[in-house]
Amino acid sequence: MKEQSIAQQDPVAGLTVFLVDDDEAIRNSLARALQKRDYRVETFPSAADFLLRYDGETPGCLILDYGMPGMNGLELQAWLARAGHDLPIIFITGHGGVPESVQAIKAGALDFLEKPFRQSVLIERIETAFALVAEHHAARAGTERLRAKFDRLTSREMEIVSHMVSNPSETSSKEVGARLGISPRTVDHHRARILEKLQIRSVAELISMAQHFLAKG
Amino acid sequence: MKEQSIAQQDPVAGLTVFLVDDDEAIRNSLARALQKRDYRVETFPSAADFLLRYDGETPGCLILDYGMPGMNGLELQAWLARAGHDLPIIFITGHGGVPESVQAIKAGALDFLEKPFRQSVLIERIETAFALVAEHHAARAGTERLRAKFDRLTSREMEIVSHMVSNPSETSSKEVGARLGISPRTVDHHRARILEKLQIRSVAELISMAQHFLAKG
DNA sequence: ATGGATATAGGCAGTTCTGCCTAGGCAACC
DNA sequence: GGTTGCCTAGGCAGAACTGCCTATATCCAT
Repeated sequence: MKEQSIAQQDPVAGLTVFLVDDDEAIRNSLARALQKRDYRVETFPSAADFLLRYDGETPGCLILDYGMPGMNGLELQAWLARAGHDLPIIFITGHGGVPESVQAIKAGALDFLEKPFRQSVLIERIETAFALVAEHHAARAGTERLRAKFDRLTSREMEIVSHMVSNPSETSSKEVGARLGISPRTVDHHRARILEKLQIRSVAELISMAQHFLAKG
Repeated sequence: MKEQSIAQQDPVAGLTVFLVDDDEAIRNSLARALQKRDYRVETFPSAADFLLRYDGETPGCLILDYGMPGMNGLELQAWLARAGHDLPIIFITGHGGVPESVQAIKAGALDFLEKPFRQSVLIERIETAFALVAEHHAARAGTERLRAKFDRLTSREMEIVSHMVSNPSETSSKEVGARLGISPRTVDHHRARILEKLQIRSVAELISMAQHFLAKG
């Protein structure tokens, strides 16, 4: 059990390096070099090809050639960002200049390496990327657990939660009831259901949970 | 009153452009161009000179030559970051390359412009920087107001707040008292003082405030 | 149409909170 | 030596919360 969870967290074993470059020689040599170090590698000759074949789920990082015919690296980066994907991107480039690198980093790329680069640097960035993915995954998992609980609330219950979070000075049944035009007794009932569904014991904990949830989700 | 506050928020009127470049010709021409557009400009021939003369307070942005003899731009950036200063930095460079620009942006620089650049681009980045400063200033002011309130709490009161925030499921006087080894009645007394000093009316609001405060401050 | 989920609302008893009062012990400061 | 501030703690009354019960109305799905 413990060993299995370690194995799943091992970046080399669990995550994939997606390599997008229009230069077949580079694809092959880089892929071989990474596979020799036990990385799982998938290669793509173009951004369009990556978009076609990437399932949007598999965790990993993207090694992306900046200057490719058709959709270039920056466009693919923007596309992935809009789609809400969470693949750290390491740009590699033959002819990219300062403005391109600046734009890429500003848009969230992890690094921007000029060819030729030392493999040790790339490996290092891949490890950084995988650590990032692990972090995001953990954070995401926490948020998802929260969302699952809040999803079990009815709309009326959510309304009451919203009111309490945005008006924490008016959390008594009397005040909430007045605001929603219902009896304080009914608010009592809803509050009890809310605490029960969220598996908590106090309004203080509700505020705490809801703020964490709203801040992220 | 209203006009004064607008005048203070006006970036051009209220904020300073700090220009650090070892090339006197560039210093003079850029400074003149910016002053013509009503920017307040201060020039420095070296990073060391800037550190000597900058008071650490005046809000504004830093236009920083990357490649200077002595302390270079990147080092000055790191120095300011360590000192906790909040000056957005726009790098300008004659010979900087991709790795330098990447490192600068990663370290938080707003942009990295290669000489020669169009003045319109620089102006645009200055405006972005000033907008950032205004944002940070507003956020800082809010946090400071919070800190001022929390600073009025005694250590025992803070202890109770801390416990309630980190254990929001145990916020009743009975539970807090048991945890601190004091009478529930005394916790009542402290709680009342806390709410009074923070000018709030409920524990829910306390949790909300304290979380915002702890998240930032 | 019958059952299930939801929203509404009340009764009642026990618990907790809140605001008001008092009060002793202790440390710091003038 | 007195004042001030803090921590401690209790009494008391009214308000609010909590958990248990019942109950009606509505809407939706089988």
